[in-house]
Amino acid sequence: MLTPSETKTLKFIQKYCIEKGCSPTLTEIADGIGIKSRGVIHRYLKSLESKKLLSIVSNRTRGICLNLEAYENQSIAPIIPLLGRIAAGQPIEAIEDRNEINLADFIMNPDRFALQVTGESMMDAGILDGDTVIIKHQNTANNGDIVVALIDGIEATLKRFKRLPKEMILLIPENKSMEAIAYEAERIQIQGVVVGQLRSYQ
Amino acid sequence: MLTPSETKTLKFIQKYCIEKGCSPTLTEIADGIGIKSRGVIHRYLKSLESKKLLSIVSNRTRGICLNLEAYENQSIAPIIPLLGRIAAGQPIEAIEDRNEINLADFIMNPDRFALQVTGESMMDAGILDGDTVIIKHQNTANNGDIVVALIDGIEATLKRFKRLPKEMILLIPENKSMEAIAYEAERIQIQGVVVGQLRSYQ
DNA sequence: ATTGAATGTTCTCTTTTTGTTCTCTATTAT
DNA sequence: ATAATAGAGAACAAAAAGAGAACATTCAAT
Repeated sequence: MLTPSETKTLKFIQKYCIEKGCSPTLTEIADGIGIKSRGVIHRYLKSLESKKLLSIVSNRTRGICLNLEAYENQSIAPIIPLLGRIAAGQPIEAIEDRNEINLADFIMNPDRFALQVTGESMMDAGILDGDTVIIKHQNTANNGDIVVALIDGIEATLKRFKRLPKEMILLIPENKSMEAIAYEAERIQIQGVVVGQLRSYQ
Repeated sequence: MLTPSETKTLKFIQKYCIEKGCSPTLTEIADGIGIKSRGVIHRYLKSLESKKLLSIVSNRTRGICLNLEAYENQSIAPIIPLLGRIAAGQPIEAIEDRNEINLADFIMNPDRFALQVTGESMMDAGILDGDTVIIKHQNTANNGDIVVALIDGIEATLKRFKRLPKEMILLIPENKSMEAIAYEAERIQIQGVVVGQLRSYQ
């Protein structure tokens, strides 16, 4: 089990390796996690090495080799490091305020459930065939929400929601080749709104 | 049978372990459940240990080890119900095969990290500005993979990868208004491949 | 090849934090 | 009245965190 300092050290190294393409020096780690002594960092590294999370090539500058496979049984937290932003044509930009993303915060809540999407009707909103959407169970929606709507009690679809005058509701597919359809409000039952979306490329 | 205070203590420890990946100190527990004395917490821990709900490594900071049974009655695992496919023309309630989606399996793995995407270069692949992508750290890629590539050691970008003849590599943006660019292989360093993507609508 | 700076390594030392064991008080239920 | 539960807080030893000095090795520039 890792101490907070060890965790901090390990995450800094991981982040540094990604951004710079090589491992950091002790001084850089010290600066990065706010410590003034290289000796302290060296002690942390030795401890991490004894826990098989990395290996150290003796006396070699930047001689740290991460062993990320061993990280698996160390942490049960649904947390992965958030390294920064990536953009077309720009170096990875560091984010200061949030260094990790907690999946639990992201979508876990009692009133949430997941649905697997089939079809291309929300393609232009970046929701593709095969994606999973996280739905918050509720009966109302605001204009612009992507909702799971039940039409006439039998047909469930994923569409963008818009309330029209005269008790009408417009369900808008996000796909240029499809048409929005307006319904009388009493025919539409909101089952929930999309609060998250995820996709696996594996 | 647990007293209310013991229950409160145990739940705090469970939650802490899940979120932080290591067990809390006595002071942290005390703060967490609104008590000012570490001695009180220690007494609760001793009682919980005698009830086989956890074990304590003596004199070691963060030396609390939860028993597995203590986890079972507690559904804090990163699991949300997966109800089924949408757009299948069925009401949600009618879908029977209640599977579960475990976020840990989905994207949590040792060598993963997250990046926040800026820009529209992968828009047509359903990766939008502001999305988070999950990257598996590796140095190689297959044709068709979406990769984080470092160009000339300084410029990191997210592009689809294709190997060309004569040691050339093509990096393809998924955006109709942008052009693919070919580079000499030695200029490109693969930092990882995209294995997941997620988006929050909150 | 030589030299100087930077880096890794090993120490000792100090301070802070933590676990542990006490005693004391208050409240509640039997 | 007694026992069980709850809490505060003091005291102490051990662990952890950190600073910094000293030295050997490596690296990079001349």
